[in-house]
Amino acid sequence: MTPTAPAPAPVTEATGADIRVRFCPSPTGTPHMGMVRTALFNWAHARHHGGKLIFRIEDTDAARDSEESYHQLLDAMRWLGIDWDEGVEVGGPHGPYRQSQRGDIYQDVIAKLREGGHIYESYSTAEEIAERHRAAGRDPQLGYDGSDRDLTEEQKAAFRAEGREPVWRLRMPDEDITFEDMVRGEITFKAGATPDFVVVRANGQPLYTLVNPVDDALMGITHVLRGEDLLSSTPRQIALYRALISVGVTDVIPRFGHLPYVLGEGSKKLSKRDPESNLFLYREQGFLPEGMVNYLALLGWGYSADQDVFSREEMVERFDASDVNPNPARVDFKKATAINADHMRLLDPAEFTERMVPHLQEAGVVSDPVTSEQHALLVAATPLVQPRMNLLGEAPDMLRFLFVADADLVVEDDALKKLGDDPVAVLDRAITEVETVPADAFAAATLEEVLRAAIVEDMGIKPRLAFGPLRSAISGRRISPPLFESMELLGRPSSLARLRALRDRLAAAAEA
RNA sequence: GCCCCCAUCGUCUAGCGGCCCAGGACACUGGCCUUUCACGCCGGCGACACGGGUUCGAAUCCCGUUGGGGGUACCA
Repeated sequence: MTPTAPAPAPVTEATGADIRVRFCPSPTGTPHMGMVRTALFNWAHARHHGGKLIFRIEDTDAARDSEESYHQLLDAMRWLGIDWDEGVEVGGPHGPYRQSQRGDIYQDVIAKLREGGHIYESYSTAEEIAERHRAAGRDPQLGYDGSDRDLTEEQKAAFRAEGREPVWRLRMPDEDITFEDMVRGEITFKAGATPDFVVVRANGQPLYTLVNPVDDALMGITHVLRGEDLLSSTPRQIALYRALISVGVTDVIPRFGHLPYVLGEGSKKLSKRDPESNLFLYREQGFLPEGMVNYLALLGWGYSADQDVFSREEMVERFDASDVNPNPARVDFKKATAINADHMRLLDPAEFTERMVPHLQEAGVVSDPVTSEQHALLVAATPLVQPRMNLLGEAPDMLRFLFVADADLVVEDDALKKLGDDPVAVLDRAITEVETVPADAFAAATLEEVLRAAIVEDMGIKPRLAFGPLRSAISGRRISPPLFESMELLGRPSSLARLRALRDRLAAAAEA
């Protein structure tokens, strides 16, 4: 029953196509930035090396896990274009890929560890442990003291007679544990700093501490890239791996790499409740998956010293875990938006049009499905808005005026301010001029030429004040796509109707 | 308490001993362009936490201090 001598620790030498990484979230809550960043880096690592990404679900905590959360995880992965080779939904040779369905497998491994003497039953309560530390003059906050390590059968029977059910703990080796972290280099944990930890609950159910390394071992995972929060559990996992090797469950230890924390704008760790941590909020605001992936990659990694806008393919081409920065990254919504804006400009115009549609439908600007007239208008309007939007969510405000009936156009208060000394005269003149433009010549260039000559040159009104009232009349807003192009899209009858409507309204207001 | 990680402009970072009195991006800011708003272009502000070493030479290596963060659960 004595533990086996410290096993040598053969670390994986897998390279290239033999590399197997995994993403193994717990389905609790909405996907957040740190989690998704971890998925992305694992994916990039697999794709860069031509290896495999395994997607496993760690749903061992029935109280917190939810099916809804599971589906959100799938949604997030698919939206971002992070595909996996084995795992939930797609299957594979090491399934099932949901831990809630792997109970028998764990019991089998637990039996082997028990027979090998690597885990032992422990009856101490937290209070008893603290009390023993106090009695010995040690800090009561110290962890488990190992006092159940060598219980005799009589002692165990006595505890059971008291009605106590034991948990099972792993025997930690009494030596320093060193490993080469892929992002941080060599890390050593001192002997004795990590107490024997619980791997099986008193009710017989295995804990994350057991199940996570066991599945990694069984699934042949060669590289573990995960959050820094798991750094200090690495010595425990290495110890467990050694035990698994000695009982023949696996034969190598994976390499580990710990990704930096993702912090909120304050400085505090990004909690699941912070809006900026919620991936779907970015999507709702109109982030492109391309922009999101790019920004996520920047949370700890960089493409090059002087280029931070890049494609998914470029990331795969260059990604290397050893280039990941070890210090924590803060989420910066403005920077994320700026990165997204660049991807908006990079999009093929036809594609840009399609990407706007869901946001326009959501806001009720266009119908679902989009009519062919609406679609034609969107296609024509795309070049006007593509260079001036940062987020797809800006589309409704930008384009609404093109889709409402003239009578329903709302001229915002803001658009009624700063219109110059005599906006009625400006509108009157504009109406007169537009009326002279024949329907078949109703194009942006002509409109600009005619209106500029009349209002700017003839009336002597500065361009800003000459076109401001027209913009308000046409779009109902102070800020809009370019005026003449907008008029062209709207057409002659609508343009005139809107100019007249605002003219009449302002004239009436002046009377009163 | 103990263990572990981290430390360059406000933020993300480049830098892995001389190319750096520190480069890029976002933000901020001055200007140009301009029918609004954007885009684009030109310019500005702005950092090696501190103290010791090592070295001909340190942002880069070592030690300490300080400051952040995490772990120390029958959560994951």
